[in-house]
Amino acid sequence: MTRTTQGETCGLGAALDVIAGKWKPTIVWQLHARPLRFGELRRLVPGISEKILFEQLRQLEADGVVHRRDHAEVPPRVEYSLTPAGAALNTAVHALAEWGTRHGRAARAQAALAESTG
Amino acid sequence: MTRTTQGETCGLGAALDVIAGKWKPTIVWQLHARPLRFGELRRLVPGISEKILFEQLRQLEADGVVHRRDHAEVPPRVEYSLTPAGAALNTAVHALAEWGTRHGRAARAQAALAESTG
DNA sequence: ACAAGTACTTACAATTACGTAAGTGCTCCT
DNA sequence: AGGAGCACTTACGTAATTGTAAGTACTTGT
Repeated sequence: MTRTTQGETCGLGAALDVIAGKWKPTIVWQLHARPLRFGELRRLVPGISEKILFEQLRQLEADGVVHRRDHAEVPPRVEYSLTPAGAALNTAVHALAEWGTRHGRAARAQAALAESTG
Repeated sequence: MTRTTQGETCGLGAALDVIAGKWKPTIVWQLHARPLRFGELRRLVPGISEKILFEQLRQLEADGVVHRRDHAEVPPRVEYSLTPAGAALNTAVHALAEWGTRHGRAARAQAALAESTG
């Protein structure tokens, strides 16, 4: 999205640059409990392609949100986990998630339905 | 970004659908204090084109975040303001913004610089 | 020998978001 | 009469993001 050209007054732009990929929130969410291998992550995020998963992991790594640990074994074993910054991001994101549940598109559709139904 | 096809376990996807446009955070931020007219908004968000501003306002309106009040005058006068949901979103977004200031790309670059310089 | 799994990697196509430029009908100002 | 401002609206083009399909080198299981 490359929002960095804008002179955002606060860090919001920077945060959105990090988390606003189509699959990134899901990836971070899956990692919040324990480290996961590439294949596990692929299975836990249904619909994502290997290429995209890999790309977004690289970006999250570059942004200091996930840590990549290569065990240098054969067959390959690589574990992805959240850095402290990643864990903090996961926390910071909870307020947004709650807003989504309460006011987001789906929630509003539900509310409208409830209103019309009775 | 159309994340809605994904079965997000929480409302995060919904929230990001609403706020993740390139200019949307800035727009919402500008509206947090007082209602603004289209032209005011355009001047307060330098770099945005009329088309994009209009599009993103429409989406924010459809998502229940901003309210559009047409005074039905001539020359036209239209005021945009935050709905209660919009105000809540603005609040929810603060945690993210703070994360950005502390851990975001720019902040990390700064930190790295400070480390190498002194 | 052959299929399947590991974690990537490449080339290319499709989709989506964003941007540029111009036009609409109206009124006020000079 | 000419220009500027209001709030849009349209047509079209570019750039970014995501997706599809296949291939790499290696090992394990049948």
